[in-house]
Amino acid sequence: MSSDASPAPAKTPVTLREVAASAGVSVATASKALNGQGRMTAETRERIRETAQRLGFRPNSLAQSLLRRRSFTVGLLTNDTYGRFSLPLMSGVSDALVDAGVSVFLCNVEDDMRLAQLHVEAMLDKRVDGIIATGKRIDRHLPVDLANLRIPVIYAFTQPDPDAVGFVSDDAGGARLAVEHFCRLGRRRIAHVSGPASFAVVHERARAYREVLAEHGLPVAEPLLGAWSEAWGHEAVGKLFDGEAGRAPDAVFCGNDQIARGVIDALRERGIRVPDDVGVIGFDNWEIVAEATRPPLTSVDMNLSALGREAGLALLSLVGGQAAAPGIRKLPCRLVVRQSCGRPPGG
Amino acid sequence: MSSDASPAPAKTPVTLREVAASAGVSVATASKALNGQGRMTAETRERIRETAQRLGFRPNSLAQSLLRRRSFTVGLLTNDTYGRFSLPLMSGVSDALVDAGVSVFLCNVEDDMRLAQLHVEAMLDKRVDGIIATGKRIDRHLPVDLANLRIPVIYAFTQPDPDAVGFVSDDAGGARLAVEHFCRLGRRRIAHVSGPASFAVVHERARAYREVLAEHGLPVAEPLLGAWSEAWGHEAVGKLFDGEAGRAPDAVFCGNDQIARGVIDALRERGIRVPDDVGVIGFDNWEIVAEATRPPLTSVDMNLSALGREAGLALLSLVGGQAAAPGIRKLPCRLVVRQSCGRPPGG
DNA sequence: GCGATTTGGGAAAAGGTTTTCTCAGAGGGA
DNA sequence: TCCCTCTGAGAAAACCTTTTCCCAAATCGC
Repeated sequence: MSSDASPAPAKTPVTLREVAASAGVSVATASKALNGQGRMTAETRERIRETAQRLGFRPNSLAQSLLRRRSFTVGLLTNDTYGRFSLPLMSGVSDALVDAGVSVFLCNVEDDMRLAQLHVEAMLDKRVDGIIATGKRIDRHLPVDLANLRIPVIYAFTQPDPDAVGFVSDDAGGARLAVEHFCRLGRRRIAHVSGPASFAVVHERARAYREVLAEHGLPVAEPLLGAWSEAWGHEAVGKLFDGEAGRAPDAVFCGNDQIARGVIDALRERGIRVPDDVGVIGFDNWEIVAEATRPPLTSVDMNLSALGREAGLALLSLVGGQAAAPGIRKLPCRLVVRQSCGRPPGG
Repeated sequence: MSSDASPAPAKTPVTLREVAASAGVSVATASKALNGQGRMTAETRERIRETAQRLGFRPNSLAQSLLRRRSFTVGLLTNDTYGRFSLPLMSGVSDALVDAGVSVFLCNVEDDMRLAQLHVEAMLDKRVDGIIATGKRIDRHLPVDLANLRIPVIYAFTQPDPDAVGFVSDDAGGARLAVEHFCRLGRRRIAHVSGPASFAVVHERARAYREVLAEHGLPVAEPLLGAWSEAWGHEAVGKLFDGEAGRAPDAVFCGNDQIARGVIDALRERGIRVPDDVGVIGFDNWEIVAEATRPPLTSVDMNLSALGREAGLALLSLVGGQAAAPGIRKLPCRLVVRQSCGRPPGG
């Protein structure tokens, strides 16, 4: 390692001017040498490179940005304070961008218009190259208008403006994965317990649920809508299993992992075995919940980290001047199989 | 593909030069007018202000930063991918800084040295005014050395370098709050179930637990150390309650909310009532868990959001040139009382 | 009425880098 | 010898704002 050449912790960073002086050339030549531009003898270039290395020169991004009109920063707006959805997404975005030298400003705007406006203006003042807007609900807007911003905007996991590019998870596809998995395992009476009717995804998943059942000629029970909570999962089990025994479901597809957790606990309390008597699948693949249920919960993963990556790359390409067709792109979910839905009849 | 999209409205922002031209003054005068500097007639100043307003002028932060050697940005390094601790902390930091016009670069470094180094260099190149380092464990270093960075560094919820300023939660104080609460409620046989011995906080809380019991002349049982999981809470109940009935605890102080959740569930399965027979207190006040237990869980809150605020303000003052004594500052926890520990005998 | 001070405002440098333009000298062809 | 081209490198403008210095006009004291 070359850390023995590490420069003294100089008070001020070393500038190109100092490198040039030390190498006995002009700043113009130094700049061109380090950027591989211009024409000069190979030895001159090498000498300048070595000098820069020895002095620990790093170009001042601020100066570069000012000149290039490109700051290599983007803003990430979110209103997901709790962050269950935001964090994997943010880390996906960050991963996609860090290799391009782009840094991410984190802007937590809650649901506060003033705060959102403040952050957006700070971003614009700092000349971010673009903005990624993300939220905790696919079907809600952030409390700020990003439509006429003169910089590219990508929406991820939140409702995009018309004419903008948005990435969301394919919730219907995710629901299909779950229900088809049950069908493959030979389950016949598949129930669906989900969240509040005010959420768009609830209807999207319910529709897919009905479609798959219809495709397989299985009876469709009306989905039970309630809250995104364990308590509702508990309660729903009462509604599902308090009728005559023959009509009780042998599988429950839940709208999120908390509901699934409530369902599994309630089933156990009733002496109903999971997965032997009833299979359960959740949604979100919130690992800390899914792995704590007994048995561990099979769940649909929305691949939010990948979604973040895609959003990041899309923004990068927009910033680079590529055009992109507006509209919503749905990214596939995946089913993470654990032990709450059993094995196929033959297996 | 390039026909149907509009990536760049390409309206360039209006510059001070344009404002000055439009107002019929020099850029110097315009700058001074807008910043309240210099001397000029009130009328001139007002005219320039109006012109700027009308044109929607916003100063270019990049140019300002270059000149002032102050970028009004800070970097936030974290290795807490999952973010249960990071997010409240981050949002506290962000809140403290946004009003000062300071934006926060989010750097998720996992436990990857290369990634951490990459992010730190990107921050330095972008001339951040300072760095806040945070992690998922108080007793671990981030995978990067921030000691000789020529910019201020504040550590929050992670192990600081010597001679640096660090903020952590007062875990011993938090444990005291819990155990003293039990004492006040008249509980006499208070057990402690906590996480792995490899965590420093486990010992810190256990010490406080012992101290408080001793102060109250109550019997001290050896803390049960295991994992940070529900499953361990379950298991621990077996160890605690399988002995002779008279010696079973009437209160359990748990090292985190997941353990507490496991404890509460296991107690219910045994027919032991919470809080009537046994009180339970958790740690972390992870609301989504604490509110889902039956009954809802009383828990120690580490005030991470406040901790983030303090860290942000401390960094700001360091950046502003104030000196700060190195060392670790412990911020108090608070007890969030729900229903898992009952009411005082008389109440 | 004359020097001294205040007033209102401008010119220019600074901050660090990139890029275009310019230029001196070397070499080649006629 | 003269003209032309090529090579290697420097000067300077540009990006945008802030701040220091400076100057002309106006005002003041006597």
